[in-house]
Amino acid sequence: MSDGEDDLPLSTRARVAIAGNESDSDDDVPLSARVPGATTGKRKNMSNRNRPAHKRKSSDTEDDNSSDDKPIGSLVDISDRKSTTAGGSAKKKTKRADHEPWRAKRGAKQMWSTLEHNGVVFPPPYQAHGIPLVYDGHDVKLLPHEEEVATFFAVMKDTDYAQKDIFVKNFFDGFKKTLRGGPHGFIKDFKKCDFTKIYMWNLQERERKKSVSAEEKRKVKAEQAAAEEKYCWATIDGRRERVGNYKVEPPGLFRGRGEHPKMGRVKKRIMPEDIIINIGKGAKVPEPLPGHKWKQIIHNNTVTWLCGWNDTINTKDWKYVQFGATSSIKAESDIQKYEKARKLKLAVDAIRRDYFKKMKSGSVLEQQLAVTTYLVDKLALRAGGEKDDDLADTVGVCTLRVGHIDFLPPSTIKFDFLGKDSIRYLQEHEVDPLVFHAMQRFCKGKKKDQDIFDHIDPTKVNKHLQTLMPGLTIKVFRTYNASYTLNKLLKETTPAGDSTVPMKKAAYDAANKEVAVLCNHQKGVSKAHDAQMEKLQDKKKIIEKEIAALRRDKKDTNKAKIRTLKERLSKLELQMKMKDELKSVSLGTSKINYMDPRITIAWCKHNDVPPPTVYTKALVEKFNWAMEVEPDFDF
DNA sequence: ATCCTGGACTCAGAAAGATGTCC
DNA sequence: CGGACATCTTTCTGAGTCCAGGA
Repeated sequence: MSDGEDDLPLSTRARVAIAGNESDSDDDVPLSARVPGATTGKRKNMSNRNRPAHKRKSSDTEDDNSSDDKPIGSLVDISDRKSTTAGGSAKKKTKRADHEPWRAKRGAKQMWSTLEHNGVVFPPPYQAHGIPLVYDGHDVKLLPHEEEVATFFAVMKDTDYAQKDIFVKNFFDGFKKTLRGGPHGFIKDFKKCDFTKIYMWNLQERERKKSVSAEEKRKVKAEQAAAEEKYCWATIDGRRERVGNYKVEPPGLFRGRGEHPKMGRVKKRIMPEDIIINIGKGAKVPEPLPGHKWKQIIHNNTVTWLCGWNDTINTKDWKYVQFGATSSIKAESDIQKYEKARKLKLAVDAIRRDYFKKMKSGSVLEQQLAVTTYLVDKLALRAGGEKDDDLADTVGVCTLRVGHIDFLPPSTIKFDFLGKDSIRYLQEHEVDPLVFHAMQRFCKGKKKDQDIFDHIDPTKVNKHLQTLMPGLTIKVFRTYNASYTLNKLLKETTPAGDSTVPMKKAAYDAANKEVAVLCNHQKGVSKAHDAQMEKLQDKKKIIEKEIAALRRDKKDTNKAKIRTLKERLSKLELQMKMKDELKSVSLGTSKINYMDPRITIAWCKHNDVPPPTVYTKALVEKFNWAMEVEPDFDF
């Protein structure tokens, strides 16, 4: 493999690598140059070329060459950076925001006056196991920080990721960089690497952990919980509330969804030097790890996060520690979200009149605004912001391309595209003839990889929506659609008052399922699904045979037995039907994020169903704010 | 550019089911 | 032989994780 990575003096490289803070400079060699024909992105760059300039994102993204020296700037602690720079790197470090005094955004609202918290929990330091990598037939005992990266990969042998070329290549690039300048720099050929010994060690290790007695497991867990207890809580304006993700993500290999170009990259260990602490003035600043210091302490009371750091994969992204779902700050924004959706319910008729009018008589821009609003309204699609080429190629309504739809006259459109999380949206919808013809006009003369809605983007659509209803954005339609549908279905399908709670629950789940399908919330079909269905099928056959046998010898006493068997049979059949229908539908997402809990709670009260029947313990807590709703609440 | 919401996936533990044991 | 109970096995659930969006 040719890797011209000698752009930095060895001495500098070695120091940086050993410090575990190597730069992302493998990016200076384009992916395609390292492995021929490895560009698998379906979109590649061609569509960007065809795309109108205003829809293209940052033109000079050329992989992330430009970010080459930024990760160092943001990830290495100050003292280390100085020595690195002095060590001979010719690259200039640009001044970054972290050196400027923090300033609140213009017009930002104050979110708190006092804030206390205890910072974050770091993952435990790496414990070397000493198992060698086999290279070209010989054992190579790696240095701990090298071994750590090798182990990230070795333990993933059985996953789908490990079968993907991009994943392997990204990993190996990272691994080589880790080795470079050290005693094992000679490891340059992936084909000569054999990770089996480490893999086997890991299997044993997992067995060992599994075999620990339940008693011992409980004890360890309790001890850990006690040690972490103080990080679970923060105090905002005097209220003690739960923190959400107080644990720093451990290092590992990045697992992007779908065909993510960066999958397999090494996620570096986050250190205190990477982390900005946001806390009230005068509050006690949490202790960093011994011998370390925080990147910065700020007192920004216009935001709700407690700690933040740059993501190591997409270096311009940020990670934040925030309050938990049960906190008042989250509850308040939840309430606002659903209240906004209810306002949309009142405004939606006018909005529909508006888009039909503009479809007929507007400019092309207006027509595209009208049609996208129609799709968002009827199909609950997402916005679809423009994305860089270094992310998976997924789309929403504004980024739909000609190849994503088929026209099925007279007025049905088939959609087939990858949405958020690379989940496939494959649905056919009969649309209004006006919409059908407008979309045909937009597609006319365009190639498959060109944007259908070439005059607009989410910002424009949202600006337009604001003119129809203050605060209205595309995503509000999803909330509105989901809640409206649940509200309607529960009214229509809930069985009579004398039915059992399980029957009512079944009706609720069925309504929930409709909402999930509307929002295209899917889950992977479990690997065991087919086998499980077959097992149920066998069970069914056995019962049927038994019934047949009982029928053959016509004893009176058999009648009762047949009846119970038949009951079991119909129950089994229902179970099979539900299992198959729900195998790829995820109910949880809509329950957590889209269906107004007041609808559910009001329904519970109205039908004498205890809330824990439909909500987990965590959800009952999260939706505490909705518990006092009147039984006749109507969305 | 930043920050907050939304999303599928994972894995441990619980629940359910199957099988064994005893009376 | 059947039922109560114990134990082992499979399936389900949900809390946590960490990646992907929207604005």
